[in-house]
Amino acid sequence: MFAWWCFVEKNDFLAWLRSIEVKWQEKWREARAFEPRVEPDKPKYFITVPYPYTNAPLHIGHGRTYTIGDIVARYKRLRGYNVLFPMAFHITGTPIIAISERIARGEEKIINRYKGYVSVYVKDPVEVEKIIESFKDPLKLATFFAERVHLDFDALGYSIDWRRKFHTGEPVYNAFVTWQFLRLKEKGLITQGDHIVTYCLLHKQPEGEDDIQDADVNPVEILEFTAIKFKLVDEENTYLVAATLRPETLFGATNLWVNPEADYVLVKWRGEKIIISKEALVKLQHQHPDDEFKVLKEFKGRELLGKKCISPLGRELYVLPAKFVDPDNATGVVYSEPSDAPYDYAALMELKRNPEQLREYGLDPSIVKDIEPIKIIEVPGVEGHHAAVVVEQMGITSQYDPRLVEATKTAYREQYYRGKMIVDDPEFKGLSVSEAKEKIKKKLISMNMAFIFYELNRKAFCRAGGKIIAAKIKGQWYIDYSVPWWKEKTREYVEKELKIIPVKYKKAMLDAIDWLEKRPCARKRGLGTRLPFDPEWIIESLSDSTIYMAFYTIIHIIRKNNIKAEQLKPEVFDYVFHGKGDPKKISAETKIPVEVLEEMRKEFTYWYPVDQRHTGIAHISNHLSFFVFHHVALFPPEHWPRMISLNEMVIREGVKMSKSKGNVILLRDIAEKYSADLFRLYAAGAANLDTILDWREKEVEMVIDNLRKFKVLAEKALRAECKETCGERFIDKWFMSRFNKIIEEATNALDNMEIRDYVQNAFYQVLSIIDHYRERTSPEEALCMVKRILDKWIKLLNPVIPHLTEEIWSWMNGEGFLSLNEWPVAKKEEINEEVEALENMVERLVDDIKNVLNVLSPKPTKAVIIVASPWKYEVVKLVEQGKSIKEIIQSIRDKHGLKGREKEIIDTIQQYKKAPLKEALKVNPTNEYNVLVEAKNYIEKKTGLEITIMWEEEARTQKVPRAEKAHPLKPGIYLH
RNA sequence: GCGGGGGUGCCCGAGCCUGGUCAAAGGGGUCGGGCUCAGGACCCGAUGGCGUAGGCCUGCGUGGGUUCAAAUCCCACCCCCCGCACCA
Repeated sequence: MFAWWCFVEKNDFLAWLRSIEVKWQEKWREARAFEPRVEPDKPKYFITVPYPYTNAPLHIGHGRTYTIGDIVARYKRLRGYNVLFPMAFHITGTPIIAISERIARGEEKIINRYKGYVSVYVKDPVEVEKIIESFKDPLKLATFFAERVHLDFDALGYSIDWRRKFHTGEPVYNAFVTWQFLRLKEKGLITQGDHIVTYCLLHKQPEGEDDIQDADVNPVEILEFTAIKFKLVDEENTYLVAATLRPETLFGATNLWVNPEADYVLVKWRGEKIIISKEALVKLQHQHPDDEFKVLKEFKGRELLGKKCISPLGRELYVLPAKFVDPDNATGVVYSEPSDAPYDYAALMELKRNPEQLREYGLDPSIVKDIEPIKIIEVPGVEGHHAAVVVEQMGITSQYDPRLVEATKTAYREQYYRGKMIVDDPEFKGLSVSEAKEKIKKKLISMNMAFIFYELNRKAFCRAGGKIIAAKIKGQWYIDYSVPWWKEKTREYVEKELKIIPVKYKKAMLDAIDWLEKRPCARKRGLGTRLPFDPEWIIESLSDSTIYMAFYTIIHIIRKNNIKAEQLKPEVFDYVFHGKGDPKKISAETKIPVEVLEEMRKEFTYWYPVDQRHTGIAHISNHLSFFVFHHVALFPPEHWPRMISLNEMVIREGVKMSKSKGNVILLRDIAEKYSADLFRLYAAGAANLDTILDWREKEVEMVIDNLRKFKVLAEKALRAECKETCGERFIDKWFMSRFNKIIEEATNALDNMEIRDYVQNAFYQVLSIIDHYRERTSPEEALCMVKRILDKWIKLLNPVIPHLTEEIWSWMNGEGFLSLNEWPVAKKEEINEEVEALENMVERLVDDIKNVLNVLSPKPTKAVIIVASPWKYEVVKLVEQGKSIKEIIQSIRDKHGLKGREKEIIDTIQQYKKAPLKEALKVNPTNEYNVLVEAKNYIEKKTGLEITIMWEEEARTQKVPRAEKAHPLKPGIYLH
């Protein structure tokens, strides 16, 4: 019953939190609190987080990133910066279109998924149906989710300037991207060429992951086979083409395999006749779209059996049957290398065991007798033929055994990384397998004995069932990130100037920049902007999102003045971003008033560059690299981005969130079931930026309790009746010292993007010093202390829990929005190292007493605490000054009349050297005595002993044992 | 493979860059206590081992090394995670 009651109480609190969150969000919106104007005298801070792709609701993983962005925005605002934190929506690319088409096609699975997504926001099922229906228009789908995500962001309290929102399908945005691509082209950064892609035979167009069945879970890769030509002995200019991923094994080829039941073709191509499978021909044609292929003959594989071929190395090989050969994989012909390839070994052995099989095909069984594996690769630790070893170890006897896949994997891996070629050919002898592979491939191709054949790593079909193959498309447009001046400039900037947090990702960023080469930047499908110089193509989604932060600075002006896309000619952007051209002339051409042009220019030059871009680590090798690259290409150095900050992803209860697992927590759930401040506090405080955040319900519950504790504390503190002259005891000073230090630490943490540290300090540490203070004093006094610091405390917490602190600020009758107030400054004069040292001493003392109490029996009931004689403090100081033992003894003895007690001086020195309590240097002995007197009740409470406090000299005269064990900041204790 | 990150106490997780004050923060869990309530709120304590005086021993993936001193620096090994492209 109580459990139930508590549960309700917790939910009530959350409901209350949500209610004040909505209230403050409305107030901020009404007051346009986060819509900054250009204020030339005020320092600006321009922070951006990448706009979301709006094909589905966002989840807490996204929320983590945006929340961190907002915390920084709010912090900088409190620090007196004019902060611009804008947001827009990304709809460019194929996924939205793909979804739209699948809905239109009536695909049950996707419709249900989207019904689920829509019902997150729309409760009425009839309405949901209507909306799903509207999704047949991709733009409707995109804008639906864009609008919802906007609401979700508001519900999390993000301090976004929404006047500047747009989506990437808008004509005005297209005009901006058009400008960008024209200028990139002029700079020679855009090239055209051939490209191998996944291609759909049904739709006769390239189709990527979004269009291929299960490609999201089981990715489709394009593999590069080496297709090697084996000349048929009895035929003129005719080759059997065997494809392999391991051309170096050609040295050990013993025969060729074809599938007797499969269809093969004899094709005239490039003046030669080649034999490949029927399926392979289609692929080859698509990989050489300009070539002519003439099919001379079609026949079954069995017709090839028993024929002899000559390998490029000159060896004569028989063509033999093997049913494991898949005609729909590469050329449908393979050569056999039974020494290293488990499949080949298994098939060969099977054939040797059942030579009658050969008779079926009219072959003489004796031909297999002579075929033996040829060892060409030596792998340390492997005796004999590697394939034989593996196959026999696993007890595989048939070429159909599925374990051969695994066997192949292990054998190949070992060969590839550890294997050495032991062939006779001096050119290859001794090479590692990986070296030999590349070398022979090149050689064979240059000899015209081989060509590259592209094949997929698995069978793949488009969502409509069309077969996917690897094909070459011509005239693909690229952005060429390998252009030397561009790469060098970008690299240098990133290396020397760009700040990257956490720093450990700088290397990753530099590597990505080095590694980037040509990247296809347009496709024939999808939403987005057309390439201005080749409008058949649509600019691909990552390429149109590299410098759009510049667009934030002017979009609201474009809207305010109702400027149309047609007016946004490239010259407009040249002027706004570069000050190039004559505004009057541009105005005349575009009908955009000169003042508006100038306003845009002013806005851009005020806000640019981007001071900070914050996003997920996953973006380093693509978006973030492009972001820097494009700025370097299109803007002068003073407008290049200043800082990139990154955070890791979010998982839930130790496992990745995914649609299929159904364990995704959406941002909408935060707004409806949890609370914005709760999420913010948790997301920011539970893990460092570079650590994966594990959302654990149990811990979230704890955070709820802590938030509630905070709220109750504030409430009670404000109601508390306190004397103005709140005490100046040691413990009060201690509290203020700690609190001021926390302000300093929290500030430092935020300045260094150590968000978790900030939360730990500003929230948890403060709660913990309040607890300690309460224990040392009383609940009432603790409340008064909270009252004293409350306004600073809520300011400190405002960036992370803006709603609750805003609410408390209103209870305090604070003026204006707390969110627009000032960041608290630590009072240096209240930081008191001596007092902190003394409090540490008290804590240590309590620990020590308990420790001793632990060992003693029978249990004592009283304790004497003995404060070291003041001369011992002097000893400590002299030791620190580096005085010799002799000197110290002399001066202390003379000064304090300790003749005959030199041994004690030495003990003191030794004790200090053994365990130097440097804090003792900051402490006045009288204060040590006094603080103990002040803490007497506390110590009694903690230890359950009756406490007496004495100076060492007094204890000595009273013959209290162990009195001489008192040392500075380590009082002697005697329990009895 | 190439490139990057990481392995810490029952669990999660800080610390490691800038060696000592680290048996190692903070959570969680467990056990015990308090709160005029047989409370999954809150507060306090215990939670590697040993110990009749505040101490000792073991310990931060494994094995070596540097050092007066190593979770922290160096080397080797084992294991885990991520990216490798045209996909947002």
